[in-house]
Parts: sequence; C-alpha cells; structure tokens
Amino acid sequence: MIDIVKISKALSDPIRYKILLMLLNHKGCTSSQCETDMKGVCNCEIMEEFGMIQSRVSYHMKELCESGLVTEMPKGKWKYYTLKKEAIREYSKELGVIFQL
Amino acid sequence: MIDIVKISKALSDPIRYKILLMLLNHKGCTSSQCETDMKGVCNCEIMEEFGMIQSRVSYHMKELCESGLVTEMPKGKWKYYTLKKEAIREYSKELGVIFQL
DNA sequence: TGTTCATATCAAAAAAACTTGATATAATTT
DNA sequence: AAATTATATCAAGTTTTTTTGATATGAACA
Repeated sequence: MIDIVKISKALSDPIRYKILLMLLNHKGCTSSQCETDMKGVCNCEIMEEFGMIQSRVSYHMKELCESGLVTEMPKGKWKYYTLKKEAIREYSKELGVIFQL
Repeated sequence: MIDIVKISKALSDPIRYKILLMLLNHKGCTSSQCETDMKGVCNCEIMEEFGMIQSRVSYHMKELCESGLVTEMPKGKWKYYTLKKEAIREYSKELGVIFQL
C-alpha cells in the first residue's frame, strides 16, 4: 500500500522536487562521458544542472528511490534514474480516495 | 498559484496527516465546554484525541492553515478548523498537470 | 594488475523542524 | 473589574534532516 506521508516527505524538499521535474523533461544525456542513448538521467547530469557535489546528489537520489518515485538502472559504472509516473499517479489518486474528493 | 512543495511539507508530518483525517471524519464536537453545533474541530478536541499539549496543537494548526489545507473560523474564544478539500483537490490535480499523468 | 572513474557510505557539522514550558493576548464569565 | 478560559507566541531544548568532506566499493580500462 502506498504511504502518503512518506511520498509527501520526498516531495517536500525543493531540490528533490526540481530533480523530479528534471527527470520528467529529460531528453537524453548531453554529458560527454555518459552514454547518450540511455533513457534515464545520470548522477553527473544532476550534479551539473544544480551545481551539487556528488554525495549530496547520491543522498537525494536515494531518498527519491526509497520513496518509490524514482527507479534506478545501473549500467556499468553509471546509474540512470527515471521518474516513476505510476507512483505519482497512485499518490494523486489515493489522496482522492482518502479525502473523498 | 498552488505551491506543491509547501503542501507536500504540510502533509509530510504524521501528526498533521492524522489531524487532517480527523477533520475529514469529524461529526461534531463532543467536548463539554465547546459549542457542539459548530461544523469544525476545535483545539481542545485535537488535544484530547492525540494527547497533545496546547502549544503543540497550535503550532501544527498554524502550519496546516498556512499551507492552505485547513481553514480556521474564530468563534468567541474558540477556533474551529475545517478541512479545505478544494486545496487537496487542487494539489492532486496540479500534480497530474505538472507530471503529465 | 594497477589506475581511473562513478557511486555509496560514513561521521561530523549545520540547518531545519518539532516539542515543551512559560508567558502573553484576547474573549468570557462571575 | 477580576478571574477564568482558549489560543498565540517565544525561547530553549530536542530530534530529524540535510550538507559536507573523507573514505570505501565496484566497474572499466590501460
């Protein structure tokens, strides 16, 4: 069952929210090192986009994955992240059920 | 315009979430002191329900009001709170728009 | 195999959120 | 007007979350 408080907490940090929007609008990695044909966003892109250090990105991506809003796909030494729209859909829907909207 | 991060933060505290559910299911104040014909929930009820001290309830109700999820109605020396379903509806809907669900 | 590169984890520091007890304000009642 | 009652606010303490720098792990490649 979906945990409203847990997902709300994941959404409640401005940086994490921006990362989610970035995942949503992602068109392909432009970073020279990474493989551009991967669907997800890699850590290096997020670091560049927001000027964040590596461990900070790692921390927030873990939070997002554990909330269920993001899926990670390891590929060699990289990791690619994709938005799990279904989780957001479930969250939005569940709010409607619980609060009888 | 509705602020996703702000509302998420309001929803991300377990106590506040429980208070919202309490407001949702409220049928009328059972507390002896208060006027039972008011639609909302008063502070004393919330204190009783969760065994919270007054200043703690006050703090969380302020958070909920400022997020827009709850409306307060002063009535004499009391204050009655009601759930603002419309705000939750907007939040849920806006998530759908932003994340193209 | 040893080096390099990407990510994970850890411990310490910093910041933010929450809780509490004391006091203030404001309406009500005696 | 004074005492009572409900809520607000404040400052201090506590807990949780976030950030950072250092180090560890694990894959890729020379």
